[in-house]
Amino acid sequence: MARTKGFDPDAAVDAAMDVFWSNGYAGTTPQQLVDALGIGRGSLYNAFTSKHALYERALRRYHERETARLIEILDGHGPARERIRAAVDLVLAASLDDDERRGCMVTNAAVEFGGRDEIVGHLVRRALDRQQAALKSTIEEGQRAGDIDRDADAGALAAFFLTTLNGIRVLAKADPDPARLSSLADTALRLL
Amino acid sequence: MARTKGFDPDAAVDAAMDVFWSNGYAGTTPQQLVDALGIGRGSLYNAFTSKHALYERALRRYHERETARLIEILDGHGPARERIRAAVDLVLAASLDDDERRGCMVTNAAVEFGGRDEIVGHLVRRALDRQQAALKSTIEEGQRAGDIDRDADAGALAAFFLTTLNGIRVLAKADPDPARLSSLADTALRLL
DNA sequence: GCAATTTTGTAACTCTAGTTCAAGAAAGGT
DNA sequence: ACCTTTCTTGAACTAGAGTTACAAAATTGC
Repeated sequence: MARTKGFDPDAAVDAAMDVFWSNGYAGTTPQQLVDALGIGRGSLYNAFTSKHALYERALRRYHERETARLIEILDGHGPARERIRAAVDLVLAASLDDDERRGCMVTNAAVEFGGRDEIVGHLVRRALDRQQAALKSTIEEGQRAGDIDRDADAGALAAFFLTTLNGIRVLAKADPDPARLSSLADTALRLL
Repeated sequence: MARTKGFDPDAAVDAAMDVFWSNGYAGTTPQQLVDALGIGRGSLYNAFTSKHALYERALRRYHERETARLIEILDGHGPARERIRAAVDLVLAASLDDDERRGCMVTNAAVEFGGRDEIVGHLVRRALDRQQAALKSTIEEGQRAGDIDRDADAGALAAFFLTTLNGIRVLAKADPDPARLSSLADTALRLL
């Protein structure tokens, strides 16, 4: 009944994600997208409507893909504090193994857009809330299991670790110095 | 011998700082600068050479002006832990009293440029290093005075608080919710 | 194979970014 | 008063952003 797309939209969103992740929203041009996705301008706009709409999809994709790894670790098994440590270590490792210094795309989006974009703001909040919720339930599990202080405020601790993770992303962007970053996990974990 | 400038360059840099602070580098247009500085395009480029050069001056100005307030608190008198608390509270208060959600311009610069701009990178590192150094010496003072554990690693704690401050800026940009942010100082301070 | 429909590639278009330039205006030294 | 220098204004310029338009091509159901 109709011609089928000559490219894989999912793969295209992945490619767009990479470009936006590296250059930010304002820093990305249609030409870069065309080059990276390997499709013509016409197909780009036909399939994705606008740069902004594509960015939204890319950010969603990032959230699904990258945040999922964090959540997976937090929702895993083993002592809660070790899971939290593994989560911090994951971010630390990602920050150090990031030659391009793209950081976390959610953090980048939060900083680039601030409160100036309802849609992006919503996506960012969802992503952060999801992380904080995973942290919180891991902490609560630890409290039930007895390896984390039962009197601690799990919500406050979760917000705090979320802050730490984002702080690490910022620091690593400015100065990806292993010596500076490596102690952060140990220090933060002392709170548990 | 020569005509004198019809505007105050210092005031112009201040105005430029505001624009860049609100919109980021890529998000700022020459027209916005012209409007905000109240001078013609010609004067702008005659006085400041380029958008990038003006941004550098604006970022330096920010560092001199805003970071100074942090340092001032840290270098003040009184028990070290109270100074650290005051510093965290300052950032928290700044984040909550920020309707535009511009956050910290140094944090924003770190995230926007990552490793892609030597000059900006250098400025950002200087600003962060300065903050970390102030944190460190405050902590060391507290250790000498006895109100902070002498066995703690002051450098690691300083890096950690720097991370926390930047994390707060990011969180506040995404969701300036007092309930979420207000507990962060208490939680972080528990490390001392 | 035909109709219907969608994709594709390319050109085109508008608008603005980022910068430069030319011509005149102010200031100071002499 | 003049000369030099620097500043100012505003137009002008190039390049590219972001998007749309269109004609040709491809696909599928029938």
